[in-house]
Amino acid sequence: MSTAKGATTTSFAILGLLAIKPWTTYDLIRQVDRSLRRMWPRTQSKLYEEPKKLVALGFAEATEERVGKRRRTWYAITPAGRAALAGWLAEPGDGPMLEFEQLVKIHFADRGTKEAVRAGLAATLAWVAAQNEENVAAARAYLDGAGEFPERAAVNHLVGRFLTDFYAMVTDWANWAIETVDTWPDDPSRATVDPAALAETARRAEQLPGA
Amino acid sequence: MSTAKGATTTSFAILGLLAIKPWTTYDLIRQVDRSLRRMWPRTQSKLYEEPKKLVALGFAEATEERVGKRRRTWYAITPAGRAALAGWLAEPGDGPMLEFEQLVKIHFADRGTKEAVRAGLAATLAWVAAQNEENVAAARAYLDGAGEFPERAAVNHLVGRFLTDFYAMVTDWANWAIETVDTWPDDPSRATVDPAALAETARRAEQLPGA
DNA sequence: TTCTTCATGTAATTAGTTACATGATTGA
DNA sequence: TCAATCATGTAACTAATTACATGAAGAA
Repeated sequence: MSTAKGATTTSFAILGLLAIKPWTTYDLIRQVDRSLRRMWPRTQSKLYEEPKKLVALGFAEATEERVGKRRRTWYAITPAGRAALAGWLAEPGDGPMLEFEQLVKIHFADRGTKEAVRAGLAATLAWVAAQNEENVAAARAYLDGAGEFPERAAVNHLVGRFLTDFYAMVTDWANWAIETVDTWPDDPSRATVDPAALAETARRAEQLPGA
Repeated sequence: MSTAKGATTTSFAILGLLAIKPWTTYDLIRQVDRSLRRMWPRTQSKLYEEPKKLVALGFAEATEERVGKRRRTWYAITPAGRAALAGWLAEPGDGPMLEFEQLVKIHFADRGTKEAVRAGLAATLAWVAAQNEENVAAARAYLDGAGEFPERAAVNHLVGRFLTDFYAMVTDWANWAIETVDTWPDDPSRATVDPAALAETARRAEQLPGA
């Protein structure tokens, strides 16, 4: 879902950061790593390209600086860029898209071993722990009034709550799944479903919109 | 995270389906739409390509059929394919990767209008409703003993529970966010964060692994 | 002065998407 | 017999990733 020709969601994500303040490409990338990565993951080299596109579209201005022999590029938003950003923000965005390799493996777990499923779920818990470290640090900082961009605390909190709840949900699910798998026979293809657990899942689904 | 050269997660996802039974490309795509799409979304044309790659790798066999003037291709897994699948299943997979455009917009909501945030959150609730329709239908079918591939009910249930809990989490979050935004002044850039709500988020994060 | 880490990028490659095209089947 | 929908694919294009390269600054 994009608006101006050539500007993708990734472009607008970068543009949004430029609306906060000017950045060098390197710092822009570090900032993406601290914030946007959780909801819009992109690799470094992509992030070197996007600002150039913003300049080509007239949404940003580049300023070159010299640091010894090397150049450093600063990017700043233009008035046209602010207008484009506002336009993009006015349209609703796409819903969450999930890509979860471990869940794909679990989906086919009947062709593998029970031990592999357990290990995969343990890896998922470790993944949450890694993500949550930064999450907790950010939350503590804001509580101490030391969060970055304090004027943006309200919007950041909406995002932070989403991520926290997501990590909590993944944790609860993984723990439940480990317990469930522990009741399986050694050969996962012989596992049967617990009717009570299945009914509970159905009950939860029935309470949501779309039921 | 891939094993055999050239085989990606997408390849193994398709291979996993072939391990259940042989499929024509068209039915394979419909099956992806019913199941894998939720955790590994890929477009149709990609799904026409992947089975060919599996054949090239020796993991699948193709059989051509004629339907009038057109050809129809059936794909079936080979013993080498089963071995490769088992190998892939034995390694832990990547953690969940989330791509959520609407959340990016909310992250920059201080540059837009309060009304836009509300509309975006409403769109998110509508998204859940759409996803959950199929979800509920599948859950009901399994409860009636009419789910597809009943021998796979146990693994399917692990996945179904994850998705259901995810939809529930998104719903709860969106409703909370709507309430929160309703307390904002008209200009989102003037919104301040509720300390009690922030403390609650921190409390939740502190209870997770990684805290 | 050498090593390491920070900083700054480009090139080559691959994965994935959008758009297009057309035959078969079924029901009005 | 016409239109709509189901079925089957390819080609052109774009977005994104992996791998590489190297200068600057500070520490040992």
